[in-house]
Amino acid sequence: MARTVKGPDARRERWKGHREQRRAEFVEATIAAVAKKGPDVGMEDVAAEAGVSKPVLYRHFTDKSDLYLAVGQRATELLMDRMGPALAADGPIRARIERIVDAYLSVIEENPNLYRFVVKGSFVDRPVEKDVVAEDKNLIASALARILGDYLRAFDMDSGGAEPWAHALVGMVQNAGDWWLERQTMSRANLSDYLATIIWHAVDGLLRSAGVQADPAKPLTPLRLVD
Amino acid sequence: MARTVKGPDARRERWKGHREQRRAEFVEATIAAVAKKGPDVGMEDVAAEAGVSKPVLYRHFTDKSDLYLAVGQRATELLMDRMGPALAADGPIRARIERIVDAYLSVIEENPNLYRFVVKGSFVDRPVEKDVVAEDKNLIASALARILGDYLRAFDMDSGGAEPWAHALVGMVQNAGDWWLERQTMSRANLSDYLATIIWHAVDGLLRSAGVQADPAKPLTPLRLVD
DNA sequence: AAGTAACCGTTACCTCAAGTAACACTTACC
DNA sequence: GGTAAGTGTTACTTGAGGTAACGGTTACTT
Repeated sequence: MARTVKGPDARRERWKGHREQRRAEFVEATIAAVAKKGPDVGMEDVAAEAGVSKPVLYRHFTDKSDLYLAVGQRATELLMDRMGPALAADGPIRARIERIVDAYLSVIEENPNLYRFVVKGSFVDRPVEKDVVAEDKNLIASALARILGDYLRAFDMDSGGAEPWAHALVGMVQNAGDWWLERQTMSRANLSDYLATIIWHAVDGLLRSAGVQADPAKPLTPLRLVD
Repeated sequence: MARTVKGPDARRERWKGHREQRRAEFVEATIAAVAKKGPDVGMEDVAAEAGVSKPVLYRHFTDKSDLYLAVGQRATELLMDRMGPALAADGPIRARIERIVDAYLSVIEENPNLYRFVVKGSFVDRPVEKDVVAEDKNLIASALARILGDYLRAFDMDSGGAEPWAHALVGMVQNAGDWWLERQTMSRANLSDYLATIIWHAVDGLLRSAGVQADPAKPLTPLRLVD
């Protein structure tokens, strides 16, 4: 009875990865169900799509909004996979902006149903507690704010505007993308160009007002980064 | 029995205005209920707030989403009352932009609960059919697009970008406002200024790229309006 | 004056989807 | 053999949206 040090019962560990996998499976099923039956799918539908009955679903998700949250996170992954590189890449500033914007548009273009489900989503009983979309936008906006803030500081400018700027940009691209997705009245490349132009002009104006002359065709680097 | 020409039975007309008034009354009750009990109010709550029972509500609104739609439209009115003048007003371009932005922010600042209810709204069973918020954004964006388009044409520039521009601007202000409303980390005036600066720079940049030199302190008027 | 078309309002019900209880089988660690 | 995890089922409860059926009021119509 000297305790066998082996730690927690191995029977508890046996499933560790399995649960994750199962959740992912159900998330995929939800996405498939949404694609098939529109954004108003119920738990029953999702369960059916996954080939199980409701209680099974509820063993993996506490409730509907938990499931939908997971779907939202999956969507975020898709988005980030595409946007991450674009955000991180260096290069001519104007082209870089356009690439980021286009990355976003390409994702929503490829997954319109998923996108609509998540953003205009039937977050049926979401008591505003967890709003995936808001989370995601904050995530992206924060990343942007950090980048912007760094540049502003590097150019010795007031960095207080970085956050509102970031959120403004995110909202701008999202809403324009939204509109474009519904009535596709122009090519994606065209929209990316328009949006990038707006953003570039805004950035350029900001820099000018601080006496910096930027070249859209060059990477944006301050002459001297702070120390 | 030569028909008494008096047209439709006057008993039918008697209530014409009354129904409108009653609907408005319930819309107000909903807003009040939302203020009191958070955004998750049910029909029962709303009815209670209005001092009646559910069926009465259902005599005036076909269903929940009809009621919420009406609430949304009421919110639009509030918004438009404030933004209309700002949009229509003439004056120095930079100040004008700021005024429009600030008008928007002031409305959401004064009715935060209503705002949240409507936009992040518990549009519980909305089958995407009628989305008030989307409607409203389109409304505003269209107004903007018209203004922008006119200017672009007046300056002999490509006006194809007017619509994406408009939607981009709307999304920008909305999202930044959203963010600001949740964590109020700066004054409204401050945010208005930041946003107006972004927009002004974008506008200015666009004009520059067409060889037009604009003065932020002057009304934006093309030298010669088309014919 | 009697009839009736519109409203006012109620209580008690129906319905449907979210979520749960209870029960039975499987696997692999102890 | 015991048991801790997971597999799965059918059948239930719950709650909010929405409806039925009933009765009362007002004021126009005949």
